[in-house]
Amino acid sequence: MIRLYNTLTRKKEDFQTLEPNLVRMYVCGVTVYNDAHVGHAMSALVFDIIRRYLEYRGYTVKHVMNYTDVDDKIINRAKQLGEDPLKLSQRYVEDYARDMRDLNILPATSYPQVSRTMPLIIQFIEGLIQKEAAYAASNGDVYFSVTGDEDYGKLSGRKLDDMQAGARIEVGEAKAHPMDFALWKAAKPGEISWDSPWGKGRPGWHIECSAMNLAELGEQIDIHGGGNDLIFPHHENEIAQTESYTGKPFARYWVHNGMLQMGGEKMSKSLGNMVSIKEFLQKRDADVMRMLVLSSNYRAPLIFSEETQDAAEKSLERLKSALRPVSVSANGLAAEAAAALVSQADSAKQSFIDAMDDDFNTPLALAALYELVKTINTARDQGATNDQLKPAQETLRELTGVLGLRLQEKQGAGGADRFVELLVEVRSEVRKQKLWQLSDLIRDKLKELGVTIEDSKDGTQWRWS
RNA sequence: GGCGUCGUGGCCAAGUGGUAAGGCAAGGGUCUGCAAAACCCUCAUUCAGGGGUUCGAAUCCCCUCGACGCCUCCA
Repeated sequence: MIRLYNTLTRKKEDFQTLEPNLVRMYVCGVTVYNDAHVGHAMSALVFDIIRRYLEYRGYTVKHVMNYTDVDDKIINRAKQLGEDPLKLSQRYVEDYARDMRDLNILPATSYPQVSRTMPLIIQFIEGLIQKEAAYAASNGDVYFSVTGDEDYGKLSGRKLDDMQAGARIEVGEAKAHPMDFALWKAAKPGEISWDSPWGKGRPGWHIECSAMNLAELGEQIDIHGGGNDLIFPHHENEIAQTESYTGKPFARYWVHNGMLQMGGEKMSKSLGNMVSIKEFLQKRDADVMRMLVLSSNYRAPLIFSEETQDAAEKSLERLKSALRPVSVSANGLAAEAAAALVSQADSAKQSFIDAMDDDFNTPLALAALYELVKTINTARDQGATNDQLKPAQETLRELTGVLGLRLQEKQGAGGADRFVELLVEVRSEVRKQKLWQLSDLIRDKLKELGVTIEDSKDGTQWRWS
């Protein structure tokens, strides 16, 4: 039984889907007006890992991720660049998709966009007005009425009375209650807008997700995810809208990832302390980012530093070490030891599943994998043949694959391998003649060129590093 | 000011009542011409601090200190 932490109840709960074997999962995506950063990568990776694991456990996952392509920031940026806002956002939609692909994140089932959901959004707002959960104001805006929603605040644990509305928010003259939020914003002159019963305008931030959810997944969903900075007001307001509209509980499980931290602060567009996904991938492999995310609980803040990145890289090397073949002179394990290897692989797999079942406890799951690594490496040291090692290695491949790790050995530039082979061969001759200085020189120089050489009794192995 | 999450060895981190997993780093060893890799051994009487509950607490309660997030756009 899978258990997962539900922000709504602040408890771990047994995972039970609305429909057997089907998971409806909606994850709040990004506002597309700039390069995505590693914080976005963290969130995307968390839900990619969850999705992969649910699929591994036999579920079909309908995974919806939206793009906010109509928004103040997009409009402002477009104005700066003298570009059409929808063209600008579309460019970044495609850019984001590339980033996701480069991070080895599985494509979502669908990617709704605000600009393409307009009729449904308007219909949704009309429905809310009919139910008197919302009202059209004199200025052309439409607001959701929080006072009419009895359990408003249940996700974030806030009470209307506690919230110091107006302290930092400009209370619009037209709002009946300071915490009422916009479903529809009247267009300012020259702004991109859509026709509506309330005049030209565009949707507020929260309504889009309610509408797209309804369109893509229906009135009720299993998992609603996003960064924990979205809990309030975004997700709180989504619940308010959708439940007022449908009269049914919206998402069964609210899942939120912790923030990625740079030097003690969260990374965000507004703080300007961000590292883009592209910048990251120029320096490190996609697996490194994923390993970083795996190394701590998804709900906890993730420290993004050179030190933690280095550690993640080392951890990957460790996993890879178990996947390497045996040396040529392996004598083979006794049947008993070979059987033990297989059973240890099985128990590692069970530990892995137990860990992941418990709210996707990836650090614990990794611990199970490290144990398997040690088992495999020990067997290799004791003379296991490749055939004997293979089942355990395949288990390791399977489980790291569930986490989305590729564990690829680095490749050399086209055709370079042949020349490395040649050098290694020559060096072996040199070593036979015990010309150690020369052979060490070759080893050092190759190291500088990214080739690691390892000598053993059975000869020399090399790889790109 | 309010709401929430959290504080475990040099670093990352698991552990929610039964006596501290794992990884990295470090030190020693096996192997090696030397390295590297792999393997073996060592590495927190202690879980921010102080009270309390309990036969027993890192785990529950209270207080203090500290960090972070949200309350305004944010993954």
